[in-house]
Amino acid sequence: MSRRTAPPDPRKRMQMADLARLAGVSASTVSRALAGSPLISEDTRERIQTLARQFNYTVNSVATDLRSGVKRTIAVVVPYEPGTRQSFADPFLHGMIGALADALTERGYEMLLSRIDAERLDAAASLVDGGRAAGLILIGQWRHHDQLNAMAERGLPLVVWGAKLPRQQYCTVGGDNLQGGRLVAEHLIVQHRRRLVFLGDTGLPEVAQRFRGFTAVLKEHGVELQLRANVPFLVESGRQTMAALLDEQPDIDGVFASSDLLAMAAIGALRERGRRVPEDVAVVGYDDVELSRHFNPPLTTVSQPIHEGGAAMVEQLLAQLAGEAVTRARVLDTRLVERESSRAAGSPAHG
Amino acid sequence: MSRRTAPPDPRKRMQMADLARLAGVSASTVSRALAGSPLISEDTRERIQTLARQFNYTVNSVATDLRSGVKRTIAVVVPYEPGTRQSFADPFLHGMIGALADALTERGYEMLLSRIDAERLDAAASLVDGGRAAGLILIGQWRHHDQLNAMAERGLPLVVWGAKLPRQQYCTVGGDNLQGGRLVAEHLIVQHRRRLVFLGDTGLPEVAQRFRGFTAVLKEHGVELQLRANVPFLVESGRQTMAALLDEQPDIDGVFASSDLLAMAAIGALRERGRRVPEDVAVVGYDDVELSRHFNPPLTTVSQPIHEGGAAMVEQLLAQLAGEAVTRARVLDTRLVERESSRAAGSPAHG
DNA sequence: ACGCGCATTGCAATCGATTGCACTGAAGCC
DNA sequence: GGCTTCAGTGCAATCGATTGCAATGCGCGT
Repeated sequence: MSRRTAPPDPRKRMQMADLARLAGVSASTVSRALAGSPLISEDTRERIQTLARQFNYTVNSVATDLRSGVKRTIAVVVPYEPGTRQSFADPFLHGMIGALADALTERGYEMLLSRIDAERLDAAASLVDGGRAAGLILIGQWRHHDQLNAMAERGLPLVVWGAKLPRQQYCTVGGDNLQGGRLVAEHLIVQHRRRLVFLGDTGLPEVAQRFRGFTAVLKEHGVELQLRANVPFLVESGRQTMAALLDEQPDIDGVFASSDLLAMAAIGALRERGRRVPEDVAVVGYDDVELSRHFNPPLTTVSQPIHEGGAAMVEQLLAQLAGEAVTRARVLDTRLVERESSRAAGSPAHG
Repeated sequence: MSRRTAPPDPRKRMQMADLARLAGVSASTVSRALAGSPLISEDTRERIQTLARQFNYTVNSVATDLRSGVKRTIAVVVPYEPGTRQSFADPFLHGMIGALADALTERGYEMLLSRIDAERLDAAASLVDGGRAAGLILIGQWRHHDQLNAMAERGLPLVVWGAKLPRQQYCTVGGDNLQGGRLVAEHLIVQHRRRLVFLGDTGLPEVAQRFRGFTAVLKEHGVELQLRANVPFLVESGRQTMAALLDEQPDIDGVFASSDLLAMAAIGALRERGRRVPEDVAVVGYDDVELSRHFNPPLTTVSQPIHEGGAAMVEQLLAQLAGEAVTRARVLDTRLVERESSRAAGSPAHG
């Protein structure tokens, strides 16, 4: 099994000692040559690097990391609610993952992507405890404020995409949900919509904040919210819920959905019931996923600064790894993107 | 709580030796106890495992992997065309990534997600050469058949999502693109569409095969393809190209887009020009991404078996890692999902 | 010719775990 | 009682790299 003298077995991956033998030097020299150490003569370095290239040799970064104690891998964790693995379907998530991938690559980190049961966030912690990742980026805080606090308190490098909450020990980055909710309300009011519905799961902190901002503005304007439905982020339930709402309250003229996905589902349900969007019902989404501008009708939505957010999360995490104190929360500006799905109602006579 | 020796520094992560000291045994014993070796007495094992749980200790899997030589990480690589990082925007990709995440998790593997320049696929190879991953899953073969062949020939564990090609040394898993193209053509012909357009980049093997299947059937039926546009998988260019095609050939009545994303963009462009879908122009997409059934109009499309595909890719890769011979290609059945976007034209008198 | 300094290179310890082998003590056997 | 056996545990080598320190060789000053 262990035959050392034989010519490099092409099935076994080459290692530094093999390359050293080929070059007629010691492994130390190879190590230094490949690392570009000034201790090595120009000649030797050149020769060794060429050899390495020739044989497709790459230093084993697992060994390197073990020795140096430095880890260049960050775990990005997407929790899913047990029962539905669907959470992964939201395009917003993918935008975020893409942004994180970019930000991490730019800084020379690898990204370990992991889906875990939201009820067992500690499974994510063991990625760090087990040395596989240097730190954790969680997308969405879900209902697990306390678990997250506990993780942060025991010193786990951690950044969460989500809402800023009271008594929060961990670091969050997120859009300004309150502001987002307000923007939507103001917009719908300007569009003379008065019989409004909110679609979303207010059990989630981010959605709850959007809801609060939304209703606060409504109250300021003396408009009353007609209905509020608690639906998970799933397309199917969005569709069904919207249909059910229409039965209950047929004269709805405005919908605020807490995600673009939900908004699209709602539009589908509305059309099935013969409602025109935006003429009869204005629909506003949240996230500004790429597809929303190509949807039919193009979707009015609240844009979350995904790229800025991804970069900010990485930045915060690296700061923690560098030993800096944990920043509690970073709240990013959001803005309303007005498109067709919420243009002013065609005939005011109708309302 | 009994800790008599030097209190473990909370800043440094605990390691096996520390736990051994706490338990008053050697590291060997701890190692065996945690691994559940039968060499260790029930008593000791119990005691050590409890201790480990108490201190949040998880064995350092980097060290374990180094020692054992076994790697439990697979790199999933999403190449992007240099210039546009956009490739990541395609929802099909996310479906695939989700499916892979599931399949890998199920088998106890971690997933390293990496976006790399499609021109430099060897950068992906170094993930394996460098020991960071046991094998490579590439999503999309792009224009790099030869590079992939070279990688496979030097024994790199590799599976690619893509088309089956001649002279192929590497393993692919993919939908039956030829069949998919045929299905679309047959469908459009049944719908009495005759002035057809193909939208897609035939420089990509998969798209080329869809195109071949499509045109083969058209020829069988004596229908001639009106136009064919080479557009990348980007939404923006899809929109623009569609608009340009309309200028050139205003009486188009059917579009086959090589991805759902492209189809959605095309529908947007058609509507802007006052064409109704499906009444004036039928549009068919490819992939059956989740959103396509909620699009307006719901999109007729070719369904690719994403979950089966993801599982098959993982299976093939693990087989290679287990030393089995490389299977050349696995082609999965596709099927047409008929929805609104391609219903028969309203007035046959028109055609 | 000797010694010093500088430019290179090699030796060996180290990172955190695993594991073959040796060792210990007690029980079992005749 | 002496010897084997076996359960339970520890020692030390090992995985593949990195790095402080020692060693080598060469040039050169005097």
